[in-house]
Amino acid sequence: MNKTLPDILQCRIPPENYCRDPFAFAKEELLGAYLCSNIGGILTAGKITELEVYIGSCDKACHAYPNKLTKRTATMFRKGGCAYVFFVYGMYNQFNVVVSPEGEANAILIRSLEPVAGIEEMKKRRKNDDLHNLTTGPGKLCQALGITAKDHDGTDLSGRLLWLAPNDKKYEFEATARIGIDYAKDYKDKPWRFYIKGSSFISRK
DNA sequence: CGAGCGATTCGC
DNA sequence: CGAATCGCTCGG
Repeated sequence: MNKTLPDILQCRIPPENYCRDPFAFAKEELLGAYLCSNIGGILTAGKITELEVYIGSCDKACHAYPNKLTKRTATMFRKGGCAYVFFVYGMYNQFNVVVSPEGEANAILIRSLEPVAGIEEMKKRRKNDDLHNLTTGPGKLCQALGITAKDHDGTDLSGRLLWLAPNDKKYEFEATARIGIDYAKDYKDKPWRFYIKGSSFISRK
Protein backbone atom coordinates (compact mmCIF):
# COMPACT_ATOMS: atom_id res chain seq x y z
CA MET A 1 0.00 0.00 0.00
CA ASN A 2 1.28 3.44 -0.94
CA LYS A 3 2.10 6.06 1.66
CA THR A 4 -0.13 9.10 1.87
CA LEU A 5 1.35 12.59 1.68
CA PRO A 6 1.04 13.24 5.45
CA ASP A 7 2.98 9.99 6.05
CA ILE A 8 5.67 11.00 3.59
CA LEU A 9 6.09 14.43 5.21
CA GLN A 10 6.89 12.81 8.55
CA CYS A 11 9.86 10.87 7.11
CA ARG A 12 13.43 12.17 7.16
CA ILE A 13 16.32 11.96 4.68
CA PRO A 14 18.84 9.66 6.44
CA PRO A 15 21.52 11.86 8.14
CA GLU A 16 24.46 10.02 6.53
CA ASN A 17 23.19 10.86 3.03
CA TYR A 18 24.07 14.54 3.51
CA CYS A 19 27.75 13.58 3.22
CA ARG A 20 27.37 12.22 -0.32
CA ASP A 21 28.81 14.13 -3.27
CA PRO A 22 26.99 17.49 -3.29
CA PHE A 23 25.99 17.29 -6.96
CA ALA A 24 24.75 13.69 -6.80
CA PHE A 25 22.89 14.45 -3.60
CA ALA A 26 21.31 17.60 -5.09
CA LYS A 27 20.15 15.96 -8.30
CA GLU A 28 19.14 12.52 -7.01
CA GLU A 29 17.85 13.19 -3.50
CA LEU A 30 17.10 16.85 -2.95
CA LEU A 31 15.18 17.60 -6.15
CA GLY A 32 11.64 16.41 -5.46
CA ALA A 33 12.23 16.08 -1.71
CA TYR A 34 9.98 18.00 0.68
CA LEU A 35 11.12 20.96 2.74
CA CYS A 36 8.90 21.08 5.82
CA SER A 37 8.52 23.43 8.78
CA ASN A 38 6.43 23.35 11.91
CA ILE A 39 6.72 26.91 13.15
CA GLY A 40 4.17 28.40 15.47
CA GLY A 41 2.48 24.98 15.59
CA ILE A 42 1.60 25.06 11.89
CA LEU A 43 2.85 22.55 9.32
CA THR A 44 3.94 24.03 5.99
CA ALA A 45 5.73 22.07 3.27
CA GLY A 46 6.75 22.22 -0.37
CA LYS A 47 8.33 19.94 -2.94
CA ILE A 48 11.79 21.17 -3.96
CA THR A 49 11.65 22.11 -7.64
CA GLU A 50 14.76 24.29 -8.05
CA LEU A 51 18.14 24.55 -6.30
CA GLU A 52 21.75 25.70 -6.71
CA VAL A 53 25.01 24.12 -5.54
CA TYR A 54 27.76 26.23 -3.87
CA ILE A 55 31.26 24.90 -3.21
CA GLY A 56 33.39 26.70 -0.62
CA SER A 57 36.84 25.59 -1.74
CA CYS A 58 36.89 26.85 -5.34
CA ASP A 59 33.60 28.61 -6.13
CA LYS A 60 33.83 32.41 -6.06
CA ALA A 61 30.04 32.66 -5.75
CA CYS A 62 30.09 30.84 -2.40
CA HIS A 63 30.14 32.94 0.78
CA ALA A 64 32.75 30.58 2.19
CA TYR A 65 35.19 30.94 -0.75
CA PRO A 66 38.11 30.23 -0.46
CA ASN A 67 37.33 28.08 2.58
CA LYS A 68 36.89 31.34 4.50
CA LEU A 69 35.66 30.83 8.05
CA THR A 70 33.76 33.85 9.41
CA LYS A 71 30.88 34.33 11.80
CA ARG A 72 28.44 34.08 8.91
CA THR A 73 30.00 31.07 7.14
CA ALA A 74 30.65 28.97 10.23
CA THR A 75 27.53 26.82 9.80
CA MET A 76 28.61 25.84 6.29
CA PHE A 77 31.69 24.15 7.77
CA ARG A 78 29.59 21.88 9.97
CA LYS A 79 28.73 18.29 9.17
CA GLY A 80 26.09 17.98 6.44
CA GLY A 81 22.47 17.85 7.55
CA CYS A 82 21.88 21.28 9.09
CA ALA A 83 20.48 24.54 7.69
CA TYR A 84 22.58 27.49 6.55
CA VAL A 85 20.19 30.47 6.62
CA PHE A 86 21.42 33.99 5.90
CA PHE A 87 19.86 37.44 5.76
CA VAL A 88 20.29 39.75 2.75
CA TYR A 89 19.10 43.08 1.35
CA GLY A 90 17.96 44.09 4.80
CA MET A 91 14.74 42.08 4.49
CA TYR A 92 15.08 38.61 2.97
CA ASN A 93 16.28 35.26 4.26
CA GLN A 94 17.68 32.43 2.16
CA PHE A 95 17.68 28.77 3.10
CA ASN A 96 20.49 26.33 2.24
CA VAL A 97 21.10 22.68 3.04
CA VAL A 98 24.60 22.15 4.43
CA VAL A 99 26.18 19.10 2.79
CA SER A 100 29.49 17.18 2.92
CA PRO A 101 31.59 16.04 5.92
CA GLU A 102 32.57 18.50 8.66
CA GLY A 103 35.30 20.91 7.55
CA GLU A 104 34.13 21.23 3.94
CA ALA A 105 32.01 24.34 3.32
CA ASN A 106 29.44 23.22 0.73
CA ALA A 107 25.78 24.21 0.61
CA ILE A 108 22.72 23.87 -1.60
CA LEU A 109 20.46 26.91 -1.96
CA ILE A 110 16.76 26.05 -2.25
CA ARG A 111 15.35 28.46 -4.84
CA SER A 112 11.81 27.24 -5.43
CA LEU A 113 9.12 24.91 -4.04
CA GLU A 114 5.75 23.57 -5.11
CA PRO A 115 3.46 24.13 -2.09
CA VAL A 116 1.93 20.89 -0.75
CA ALA A 117 0.85 21.60 2.85
CA GLY A 118 -0.16 24.63 4.92
CA ILE A 119 -1.06 26.64 1.85
CA GLU A 120 -3.51 28.91 3.69
CA GLU A 121 -0.80 29.81 6.21
CA MET A 122 1.65 30.50 3.37
CA LYS A 123 -0.86 32.92 1.83
CA LYS A 124 -1.15 34.79 5.12
CA ARG A 125 2.61 35.00 5.64
CA ARG A 126 3.19 36.13 2.06
CA LYS A 127 0.16 38.45 1.98
CA ASN A 128 -0.58 36.95 -1.41
CA ASP A 129 -3.21 34.49 -2.69
CA ASP A 130 -1.51 33.36 -5.91
CA LEU A 131 -0.32 29.76 -5.56
CA HIS A 132 2.53 30.46 -7.98
CA ASN A 133 3.75 33.44 -5.97
CA LEU A 134 4.10 31.77 -2.58
CA THR A 135 7.35 29.83 -2.83
CA THR A 136 8.88 30.54 -6.28
CA GLY A 137 12.03 32.33 -5.12
CA PRO A 138 14.57 31.87 -2.31
CA GLY A 139 13.29 34.85 -0.29
CA LYS A 140 9.63 34.01 -0.90
CA LEU A 141 9.87 30.41 0.27
CA CYS A 142 11.56 31.39 3.52
CA GLN A 143 8.75 33.84 4.18
CA ALA A 144 6.08 31.24 3.33
CA LEU A 145 7.62 28.60 5.60
CA GLY A 146 8.51 31.03 8.41
CA ILE A 147 12.27 30.47 8.12
CA THR A 148 14.68 33.21 9.34
CA ALA A 149 18.45 33.39 9.78
CA LYS A 150 17.99 34.65 13.32
CA ASP A 151 15.92 31.65 14.44
CA HIS A 152 16.95 28.80 12.14
CA ASP A 153 20.60 29.10 11.05
CA GLY A 154 22.30 25.85 12.09
CA THR A 155 19.06 23.95 12.74
CA ASP A 156 19.31 20.15 12.46
CA LEU A 157 17.27 19.00 9.44
CA SER A 158 16.31 15.69 11.03
CA GLY A 159 14.34 17.38 13.80
CA ARG A 160 10.76 18.54 14.29
CA LEU A 161 11.05 22.29 13.59
CA LEU A 162 12.56 22.32 10.13
CA TRP A 163 13.25 19.11 8.18
CA LEU A 164 13.57 17.34 4.84
CA ALA A 165 11.37 14.41 3.82
CA PRO A 166 12.73 12.12 1.05
CA ASN A 167 11.49 12.25 -2.54
CA ASP A 168 9.55 9.34 -3.99
CA LYS A 169 11.65 9.03 -7.14
CA LYS A 170 14.38 10.66 -9.19
CA TYR A 171 13.20 13.51 -11.39
CA GLU A 172 14.32 14.57 -14.84
CA PHE A 173 16.04 17.92 -14.53
CA GLU A 174 17.51 20.81 -16.48
CA ALA A 175 20.82 22.51 -15.58
CA THR A 176 21.60 26.22 -16.11
CA ALA A 177 23.92 28.92 -14.79
CA ARG A 178 23.10 30.17 -11.29
CA ILE A 179 21.18 33.38 -10.71
CA GLY A 180 22.38 36.68 -9.26
CA ILE A 181 26.10 35.92 -9.03
CA ASP A 182 27.62 38.03 -11.82
CA TYR A 183 30.49 38.93 -9.51
CA ALA A 184 31.73 35.32 -9.43
CA LYS A 185 34.23 35.65 -12.29
CA ASP A 186 34.97 32.34 -13.98
CA TYR A 187 32.42 30.51 -11.82
CA LYS A 188 29.40 32.64 -12.75
CA ASP A 189 28.54 30.48 -15.75
CA LYS A 190 28.91 27.04 -14.13
CA PRO A 191 25.71 25.07 -14.76
CA TRP A 192 25.08 24.42 -11.07
CA ARG A 193 21.42 25.44 -10.99
CA PHE A 194 19.09 22.48 -11.32
CA TYR A 195 15.32 22.41 -11.67
CA ILE A 196 12.69 19.74 -12.29
CA LYS A 197 11.95 19.53 -16.00
CA GLY A 198 8.50 20.83 -16.85
CA SER A 199 7.67 22.21 -13.40
CA SER A 200 5.69 25.46 -13.32
CA PHE A 201 7.09 26.28 -9.86
CA ILE A 202 10.36 27.88 -10.97
CA SER A 203 11.79 31.23 -9.86
CA ARG A 204 12.82 32.41 -13.32
CA LYS A 205 12.98 31.21 -16.88
C1' DC B 1 34.22 52.14 13.76
C1' DG B 2 31.82 53.07 9.58
C1' DA B 3 31.36 52.62 4.32
C1' DG B 4 29.83 49.55 1.02
C1' DC B 5 27.18 45.96 -0.44
C1' DG B 6 24.36 41.78 -1.16
C1' DA B 7 22.85 33.89 -3.67
C1' DT B 8 16.00 39.47 -3.77
C1' DT B 9 11.52 41.26 -4.20
C1' DC B 10 8.07 44.57 -5.16
C1' DG B 11 6.04 48.57 -6.93
C1' DC B 12 6.12 52.40 -10.05
C1' DC C 1 14.37 50.27 -13.18
C1' DG C 2 15.11 51.91 -8.53
C1' DA C 3 14.05 51.64 -3.54
C1' DA C 4 13.81 49.06 0.54
C1' DT C 5 16.70 48.10 4.68
C1' DC C 6 20.29 45.95 7.83
C1' DG C 7 23.92 42.52 9.23
C1' DC C 8 28.27 41.08 7.71
C1' DT C 9 32.90 41.99 6.09
C1' DC C 10 36.82 44.51 5.57
C1' DG C 11 39.74 48.46 5.44
C1' DG C 12 41.58 52.44 7.90
